[in-house]
Amino acid sequence: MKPEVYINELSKHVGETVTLKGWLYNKRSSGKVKFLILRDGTGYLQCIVFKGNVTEETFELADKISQETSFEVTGKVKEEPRAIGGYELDVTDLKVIGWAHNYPITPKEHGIEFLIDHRHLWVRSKRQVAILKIRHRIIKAIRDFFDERGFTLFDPPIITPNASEGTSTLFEMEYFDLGKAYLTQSGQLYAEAGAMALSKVYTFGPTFRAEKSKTRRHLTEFWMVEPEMAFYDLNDDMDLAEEFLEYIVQTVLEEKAEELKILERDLTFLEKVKRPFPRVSYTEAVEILKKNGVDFEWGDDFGAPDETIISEQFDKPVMIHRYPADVKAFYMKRDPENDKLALAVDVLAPEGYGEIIGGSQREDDLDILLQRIKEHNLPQEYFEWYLDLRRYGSVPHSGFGLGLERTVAWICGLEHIRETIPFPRMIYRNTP
RNA sequence: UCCGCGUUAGCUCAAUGGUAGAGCAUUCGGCUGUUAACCGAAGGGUUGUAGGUUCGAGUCCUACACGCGGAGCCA
Repeated sequence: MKPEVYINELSKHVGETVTLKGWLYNKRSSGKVKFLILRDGTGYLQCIVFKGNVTEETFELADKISQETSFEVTGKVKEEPRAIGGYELDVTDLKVIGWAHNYPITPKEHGIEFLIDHRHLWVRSKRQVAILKIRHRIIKAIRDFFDERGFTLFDPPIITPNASEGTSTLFEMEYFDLGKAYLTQSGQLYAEAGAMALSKVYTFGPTFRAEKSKTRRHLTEFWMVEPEMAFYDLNDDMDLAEEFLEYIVQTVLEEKAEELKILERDLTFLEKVKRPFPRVSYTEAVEILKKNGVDFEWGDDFGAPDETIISEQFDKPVMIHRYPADVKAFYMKRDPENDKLALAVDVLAPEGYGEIIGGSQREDDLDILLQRIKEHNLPQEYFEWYLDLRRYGSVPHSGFGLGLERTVAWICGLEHIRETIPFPRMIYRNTP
């Protein structure tokens, strides 16, 4: 039943007669010759049906076969520079497996609403296939990077009893007799427990934010990878983030050139993603904004336009470190040289793609952490287990989180994050 | 939540307040090398919903629904 050969294996079968299976991507015809474009998930193949080379029934079938009809095709493989993919099939036989009548997504343009309504079919399109393959390669690069450096994958729970940073942005549910539970918005606190057991860990899974954010950079369900390392300070954390981004981008450039070409991605900025990246402090970043005519007050957090102005000053990802503690989370350690600053770092992607990494050195002192929890009005009883990490052999430690979909959007050069995940979940859409 | 724009054929879009059209898709016909092929023909409409102004509304007004873009917040 399974296909004898896939399109990406054809170079090994030139001159042979083979049978392939797939779907009709497009069709052109010129009287007594039909050009059927087969797609099978590995590539695209032009199948030539000459009237003289096949039976009357087969030629008639080639005339009737419609877009996205699944079929089996037999023919002789030949090299053909004029054809997509460089190979062509001289068809001798054709069998329809499942008809497709009036496939809604035509080869012409469509609006975004229509495409998202048909996301289950849209994923068959050439661009979407290319994006999904790059997403997969990025995920593999992420796992390879940590696995090769002695990290252990440490899976955090998806259902959690408490918020890591306030409850307004959480998806809530009833959890049997135990009251409310929530979908996780970060695995970080659990990763810290893992780092105390395994020294270097990473979590990688879906996270959820019920924020009413309606922008090209937000999903309510997205994937995040979060490494957490015992005995790392903020500088070690930044070194790792830098090496990590370079590895992901250079791996995709090497191995997914074909897909990037389908997306018509300009590679000049991606090729420059090599260490070292510029590192500027928050205070220096504020100076950059002021020099560019922005009315900005020290102590505020950067907005999207501010981030764009800062990242436009550089041609690589920028690391901004030491933010005002007031705009950052309770678990971040204060700078010993300036109590107003948190040992935090954000990494901004170039070309206006904004924040893709947020990280910090964590507060490792029990008494200070207790005080922060009080200052943020967080319920201490939910954090007792987390405080235990400081009661029993606390060590300096650091970590960061990388948003997978933002990274995919950046590397693929996409306008909107919704194309980076098979079925995007957004504030006004949870179907299909 | 706030600001702005939009909703017309299956899809993408036209249409000074005066007979709702085109391209693609579909169906039929033509073409032996097409590259979102091309050429010819046909079918296809409760103009988002509910009101209002007008001799006359796709077009103007009001409300609502849905969508898109942006802001805030964040990865």
